[in-house]
Amino acid sequence: MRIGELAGEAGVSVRALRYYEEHGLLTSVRASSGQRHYPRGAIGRVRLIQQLYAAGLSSRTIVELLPCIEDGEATPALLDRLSHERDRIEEQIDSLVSTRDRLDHLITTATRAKDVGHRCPGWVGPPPP
Amino acid sequence: MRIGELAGEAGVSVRALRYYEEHGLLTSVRASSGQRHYPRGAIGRVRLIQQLYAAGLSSRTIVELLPCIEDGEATPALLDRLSHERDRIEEQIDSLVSTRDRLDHLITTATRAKDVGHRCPGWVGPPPP
DNA sequence: CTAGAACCTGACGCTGACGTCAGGGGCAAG
DNA sequence: CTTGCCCCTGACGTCAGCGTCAGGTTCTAG
Repeated sequence: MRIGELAGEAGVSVRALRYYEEHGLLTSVRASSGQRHYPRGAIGRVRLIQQLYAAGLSSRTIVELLPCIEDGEATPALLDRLSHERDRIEEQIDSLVSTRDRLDHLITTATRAKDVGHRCPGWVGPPPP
Repeated sequence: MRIGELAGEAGVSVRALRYYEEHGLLTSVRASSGQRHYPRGAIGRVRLIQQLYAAGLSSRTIVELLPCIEDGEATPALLDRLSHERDRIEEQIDSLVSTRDRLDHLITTATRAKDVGHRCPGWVGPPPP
């Protein structure tokens, strides 16, 4: 498949795919005309890249870990980095969960306050005029 | 307290605090000399800002939601945005959990493969030479 | 009183993951 | 053949959240 189709299938821009290649995240076979061609499997690879980006990994980190992830080429050092990133993600999850809970509490509290027409005790701020 | 102390207590840089003020996230009382002074409560506010940044909110979004979050000034529109952000965070959590699980699976699999000295069936990639 | 730390206001720099524009080639349909 | 769409390579633009430097003022310890 050519770059436009891959972009459509994977849900990213053509520019992004060229950027990935430029940074060693993705390879392509070039036709004599210079056009890039990709195998079907590239779709999954691009989705994986997106998933790792979404988890806060940089392209430099991803390019180091991808051979380990896709081909199972796991040196001890790579495994170490991998589990390091895993731990980072876990911390991030915990942080997000606590933020979500805080927002949840806020939303239910504010909604109740609005419905019942009073302010929840414990709230900070000046009293209403 | 002055800006340096607040920065230390909240774990951010002085520059960051000035940036927050510049963007309406944080206010200060100015001495006649121009120096900023903050109440104790500013520490919690800065930590909250950091938490929201970590959850992927932009400063523009934060500045809109902060009055609602800190003072309970919740208009229906603000409550709507708030729960919208909450949902976004929840999606982000789900995505991170699936990424973490994928890495977990990878790590245990690769570790076992290394220990036992074989490749896990189902792996993709060329056979070893 | 004085040295040095802390503070001030601009204002430019940086980084990453692309967006976008310019200028030009390739390829199937009518 | 040519129209129109897709593709190519540079190369500059963008945006957020600060870092950093310059040049000057203020506070505090001794």
